[in-house]
Amino acid sequence: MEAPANVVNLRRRQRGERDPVRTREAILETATQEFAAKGLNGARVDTIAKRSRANKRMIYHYFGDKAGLYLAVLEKTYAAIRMAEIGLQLSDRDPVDGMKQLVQFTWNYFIQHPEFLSLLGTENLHRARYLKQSRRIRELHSPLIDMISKLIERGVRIGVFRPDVDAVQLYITIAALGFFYLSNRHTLSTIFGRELDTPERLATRGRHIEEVVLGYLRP
Amino acid sequence: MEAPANVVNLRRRQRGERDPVRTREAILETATQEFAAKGLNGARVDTIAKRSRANKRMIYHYFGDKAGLYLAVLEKTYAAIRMAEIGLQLSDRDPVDGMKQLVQFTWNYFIQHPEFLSLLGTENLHRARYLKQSRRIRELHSPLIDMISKLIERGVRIGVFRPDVDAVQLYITIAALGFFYLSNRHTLSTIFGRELDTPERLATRGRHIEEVVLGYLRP
DNA sequence: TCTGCAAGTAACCGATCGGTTACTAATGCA
DNA sequence: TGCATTAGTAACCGATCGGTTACTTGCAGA
Repeated sequence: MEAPANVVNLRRRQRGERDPVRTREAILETATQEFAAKGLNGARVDTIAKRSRANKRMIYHYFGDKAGLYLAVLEKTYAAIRMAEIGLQLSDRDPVDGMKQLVQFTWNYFIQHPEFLSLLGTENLHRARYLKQSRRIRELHSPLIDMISKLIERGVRIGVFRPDVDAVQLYITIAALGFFYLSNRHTLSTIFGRELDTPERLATRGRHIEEVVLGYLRP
Repeated sequence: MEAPANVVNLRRRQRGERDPVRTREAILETATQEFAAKGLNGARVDTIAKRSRANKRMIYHYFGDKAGLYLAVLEKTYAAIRMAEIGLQLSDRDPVDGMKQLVQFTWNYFIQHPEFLSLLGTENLHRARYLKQSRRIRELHSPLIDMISKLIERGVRIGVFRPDVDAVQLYITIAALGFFYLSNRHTLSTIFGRELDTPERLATRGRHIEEVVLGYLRP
């Protein structure tokens, strides 16, 4: 009995046994965690090798070098959020409802994908040096901008949104409101002396973000 | 002729000549740039020594180790923003004007102090490990929270602000709107294919942030 | 003016870590 | 079935880098 191709084998690989797809996948997944937790400079190739149960040599075999592995992680992470965004189906009745859905989608995606937030921070520390190398990511535009544009247009037409709202600015704003809270929760919670990532506090923040965006958009 | 005490001597120090205040200060300033540019792991002690024209041994003399130097940089940077915040004098007439001033102050401070944004990111990558060690920083609360509370209170009383606004949430929101744009400008500008830090674009973002905050606060 | 201590210098060291060498062996296909 | 290909292993290597050693020297206060 063999597992079908393209499906990752969950059984623990025996010494010497080959499974290139799974090995590559395991390295990539472990590397995502490691780069997200430690940044590009803090991440250790040996740690990734050990935790993914792959030989260090395999990392160089599949990804060339540490930077190549990091770039692969970045591409996978960006591709994942773009895929999720494409899957977002907004209510086509009320633009107010549609905007709420979009805002909550973004907030929930950030909560569920802390590795995306961390890698974004790391990549910016490096002045987007790696992202600039990836034609694939550069061309992977967010569909949210278009969705926001259309929502604004419809909302303005039926008089529920203010005019003269820039879709790109609003896109940045919606991301910003969630990103800052989650990305800086360690320093913020230390200074405020209270946890920020309990389910209640996260829900409270989610409501606030929605109120800010929708409050702003009122005519 | 000697320079008075506590005033940093600008003349280039000669070999062997002593000036402990200036040496310490030069190391701290250079370290701030280095840690902001490269993060804690990417920063190089030798680079800091060379650029500050101090002997590497002096870094260990004054700050113990690399982490001690980083903590000193963090403390200095936090103290600086708190000092600036304390110096902020808001219009005591119109709460709308007061809030605009507070929002623009925050935005301008972030533009003028990119090292603060970067260090904040670095510190959060390290899960606030160093900030937690500093009693000084932990007790250095932002006066902005209080200012926001009072502005909201007055604004609600005279009917220009909506009720039920949480001051801490709004504080986080005001910081978020500026932080995200500036901190992630490298990835954002790569994907949008346009510069984000020209004076015009910065002014546009500043206006947007103000509109979002004041738009939201309307009753 | 003497002197103890802090400030300063240069050379060095050992651990870490990204990357490589040299090799073995499983696998798919001619 | 045999063989080229490529997955996989283990041991190793050299550069980097945080930190130290061993020493010298300027200078404030006795």
